[in-house]
Amino acid sequence: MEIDTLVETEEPRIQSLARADAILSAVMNNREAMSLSKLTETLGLNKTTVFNLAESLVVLGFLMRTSNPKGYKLGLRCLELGRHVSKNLPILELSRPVIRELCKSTEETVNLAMPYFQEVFLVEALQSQLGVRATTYAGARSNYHSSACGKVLLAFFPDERREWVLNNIEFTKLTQFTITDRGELEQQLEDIRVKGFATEVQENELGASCIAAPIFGPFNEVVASISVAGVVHRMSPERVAEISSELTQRCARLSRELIAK
Amino acid sequence: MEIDTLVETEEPRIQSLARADAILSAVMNNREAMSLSKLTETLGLNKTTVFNLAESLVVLGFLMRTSNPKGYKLGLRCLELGRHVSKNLPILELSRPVIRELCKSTEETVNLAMPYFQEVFLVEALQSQLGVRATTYAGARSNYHSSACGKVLLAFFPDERREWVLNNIEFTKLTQFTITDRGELEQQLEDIRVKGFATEVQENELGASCIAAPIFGPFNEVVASISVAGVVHRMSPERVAEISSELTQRCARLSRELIAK
DNA sequence: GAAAACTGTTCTATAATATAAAATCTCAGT
DNA sequence: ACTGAGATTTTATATTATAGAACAGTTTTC
Repeated sequence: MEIDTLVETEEPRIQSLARADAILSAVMNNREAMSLSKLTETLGLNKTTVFNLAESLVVLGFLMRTSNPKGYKLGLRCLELGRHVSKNLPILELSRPVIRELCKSTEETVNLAMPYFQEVFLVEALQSQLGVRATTYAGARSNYHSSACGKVLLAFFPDERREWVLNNIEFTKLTQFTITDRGELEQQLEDIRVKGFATEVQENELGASCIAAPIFGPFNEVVASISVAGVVHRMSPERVAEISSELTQRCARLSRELIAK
Repeated sequence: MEIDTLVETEEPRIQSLARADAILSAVMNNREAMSLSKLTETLGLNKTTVFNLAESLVVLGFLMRTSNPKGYKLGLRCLELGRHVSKNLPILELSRPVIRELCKSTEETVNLAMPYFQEVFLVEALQSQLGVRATTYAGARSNYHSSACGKVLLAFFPDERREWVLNNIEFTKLTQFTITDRGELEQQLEDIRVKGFATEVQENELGASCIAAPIFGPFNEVVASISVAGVVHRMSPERVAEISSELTQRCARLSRELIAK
């Protein structure tokens, strides 16, 4: 079962779905439960419109109502759907043990990332047990241009798709080291294709450094990438060589397993 | 932040949301990716309607298109939302270590359940390592009348809510031991309130037996229940006494922690 | 290898739905 | 008890979702 790589960013055909999704995002991005009036203000829509949509989402289980403070938060239907996805993503099931081993052998934080429109989605994240460590969250998103995971994906995308991403992302400057020039990034991608893995040094966050390798699916297209993320001073050239070697080998094996499915 | 216990089963106000949700359910309930025509047939809606809704869901990330076989499957947006819920449900975070300990000490399968409309939602499930074991899945649903988890929840609901559930569930007969009489169930609930825990012997599945205790939230309302599920022949009266004692103690402590939040 | 049958996609008119304004209700704070 | 902010309900309308028909693209059948 191949997943289509064609990515589009049209507006959804059904307006109310787009709006319902915006409500879910707004609720998600608020630590506290969100009141109707705050939702309305955030979305810039009519009060009744938001009310009707939110109530529907409650009935369907996507939202829950809280009463102290009075408002909405995400509901169990989200969990139900999410659990189903994680159970039915072959890559996830296959790579979980690999991630665990990598985390153990390197003692660093390990992430599994997948393409998600113009961003990179961290499907899984296993934290290093060291006191000083890179901190990432499963379910979070990252940038194509500033993360090792993103750069490997980009490097191994078919040309058309890479083109699309490069045309659609913003080169946000996160640190003084972030690549903000498309040409420069494209040069790096070339290098990544040759080496077979990507690195990132303080481009996403000061103090953090990252190595990532690609995983290929049954049609020889990149479907995901795994990264090892550590503190910059622990990442000597020798250590990078060590880690990248282990990482690329493990990812290559994962690719083979995935293709065999 | 209290979660409202008022449950309603009106139709969603926004039709297209209800339909989109039905699409997600249909896709979820199909092992293979689902084609448009099959979706259309399953839902009994117009082809174009389903197409527009499904395409919108793709744009939003709730669905992905697959091309071999051609169809739809659940997308990463579901994972994103689900991950957020699991990270922000205090009960889940608090009970995870408890579940692990229970699984270790009893060597049986342990579940965390929460109310979900007229069903019980298994938020978390940790499998026993024994060869013969009860098998449950996180993300699955269970029945109020046939599971220990469901029965404890029901027993400790406020009257109005219990009434609502009892009026709205179907007493499906799953095995010859399933309680299908409302009066009989209500009597058992009385007993469960006195004992502080519920048991279930082959009522859900032949060969399986289960013990469950309630967890109370900050407003002294049941918010969840934990169950220990084993093979029926391992569940001697002495063992049930042992397990129920440990279980109720741990759940009581969880309740206290939850109230303190 | 041509035709047929099926599935997916686009177009368009219309009916039906989602929308927004105003009115009403609820409740917390004074 | 009064006030005011927020949450619902009601209602008319405009907009949107809908479904039918026509088209395109694949796969199957003969």
